Amino acid sequence: MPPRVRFAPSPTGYLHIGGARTALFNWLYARRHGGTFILRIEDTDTERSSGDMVSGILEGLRWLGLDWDEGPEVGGPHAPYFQSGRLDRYRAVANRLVEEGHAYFCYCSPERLRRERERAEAAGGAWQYDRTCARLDPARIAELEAAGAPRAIRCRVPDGRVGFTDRVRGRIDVDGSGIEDFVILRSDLHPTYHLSNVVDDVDMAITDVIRGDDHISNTSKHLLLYAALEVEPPAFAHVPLIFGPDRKRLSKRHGATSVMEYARAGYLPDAVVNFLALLGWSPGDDREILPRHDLVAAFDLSGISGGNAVFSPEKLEWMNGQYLAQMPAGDLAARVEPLLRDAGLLPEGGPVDRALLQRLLVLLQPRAKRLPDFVDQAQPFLVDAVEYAPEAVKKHLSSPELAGHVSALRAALAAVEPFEEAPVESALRGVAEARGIKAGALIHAARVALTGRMASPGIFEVIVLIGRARTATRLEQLETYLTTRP
RNA sequence: GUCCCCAUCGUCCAGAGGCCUAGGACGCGGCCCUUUCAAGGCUGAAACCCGGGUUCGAAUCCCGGUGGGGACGCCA
Repeated sequence: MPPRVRFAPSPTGYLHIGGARTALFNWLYARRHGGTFILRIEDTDTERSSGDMVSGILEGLRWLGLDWDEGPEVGGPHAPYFQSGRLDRYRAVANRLVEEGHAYFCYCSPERLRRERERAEAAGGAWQYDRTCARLDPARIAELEAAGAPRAIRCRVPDGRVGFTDRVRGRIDVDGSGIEDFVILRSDLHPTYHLSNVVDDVDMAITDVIRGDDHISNTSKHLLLYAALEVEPPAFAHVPLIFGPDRKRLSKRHGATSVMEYARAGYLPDAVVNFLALLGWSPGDDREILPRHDLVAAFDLSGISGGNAVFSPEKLEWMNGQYLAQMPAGDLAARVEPLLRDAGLLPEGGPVDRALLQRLLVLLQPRAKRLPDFVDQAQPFLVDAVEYAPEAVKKHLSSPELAGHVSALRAALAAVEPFEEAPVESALRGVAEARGIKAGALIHAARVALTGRMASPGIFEVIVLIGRARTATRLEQLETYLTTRP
């Protein structure tokens, strides 16, 4: 039977790197096995959930290219995929569990519980619910009910051990004594995560739960619920957490923790996906660059490693550079053009010489790590006049005879035919030789004249791309600069 | 504190008893290429947490310690 997996975020924050990786693993698993990837929004915490967060999460998933087969906006046989739309169902299940004796009403005041907890914490330990309400006699219950006392519903945790075989961890067992009688339905009739999560996983016929390590200890509670509901639990796979470079758990406190921030910073979705897949998972061999389809083909739960992983911005950057370098010029142009427009480097609304733009981007390609790098490096090619960087002036324009050399170069270039790299190169080298200077000196001066910078693509490519006319103009501008400077 | 998980270069991974004088990648250093900066090629430094077992043999298995992490909510 094809697997059904889900990513079930709560919309209390943006889609961050950790959540994205969990979603990715689920997606890869579904795609690898021809299964179904379901997106379910766990918005039972009305205080902290928001519609903005929902759209932020959808946006992040879409950007990453993690398409869901069932869920918000696409629907499906188990709609709605928002828990806030399924409250009646959870209430019914909670009541059924009470009727069957697997759960009971709890009238304890939250204040009292909080005090107990604080006291225990002060004493250096943890507090477990003392089962006061599990022992209430029927008369007292009737009394409380008659008074309309608010009540929550708690799961009655049985004695004995609960355990499961995690698909990445192996066997995990805990003793029921370590699990308190947890709340499954709050007094405001909203379910807690444990209940809604299990009910939905059952209703939606989830076969494999792939989620963060932080849910391991919840799993025993969930198992108790599956048992009470008399349904076979899904298989579980708990994946390690991701930490920031500071070794702290990923959170909003880390700068670029939202995937959309990476989108804005000029990272490619494929690169981010590839990078994320390799955080805590390995194809088993030495491959590093695995495009989406390779990832799908290679993905296997057994390749997930045990320890937590530290996020490496440097490696992401490297990987992005790899993807940028491999990108076809047309695709690249489509992505960079809007950025160039935003930067005011392309004519307002005007047409663009596509071929020229692509030639330029190809030149810049091996030097780029992120999309904005193209904008920065394309700048000299798209403006009317360049500004000389102070260090470039200092380093390459100090020779007093330079104006004459540049003038000679300009004259030579005017006669070059055809205006292509090889002829341009021999023209420049010819001038250098004739004037008894190193070609390098002339090249550096030309680079400053044409780009204003210390670094650029190969100078002959630059000259040709900038064109005969503009090259002449810029060389002349340099001559003027050299002869008029103080 | 209790319970649970984890433990190989700075980082991410490979390694499923002999193939390991431990391999790859990022990052870092050097060299090459070269007009600069990248890219690329070559190359170097860099790790099996500690202690006991088991075994002819342990990075790999077991136990203990230490360290790190997670969970202990009417949050998810």
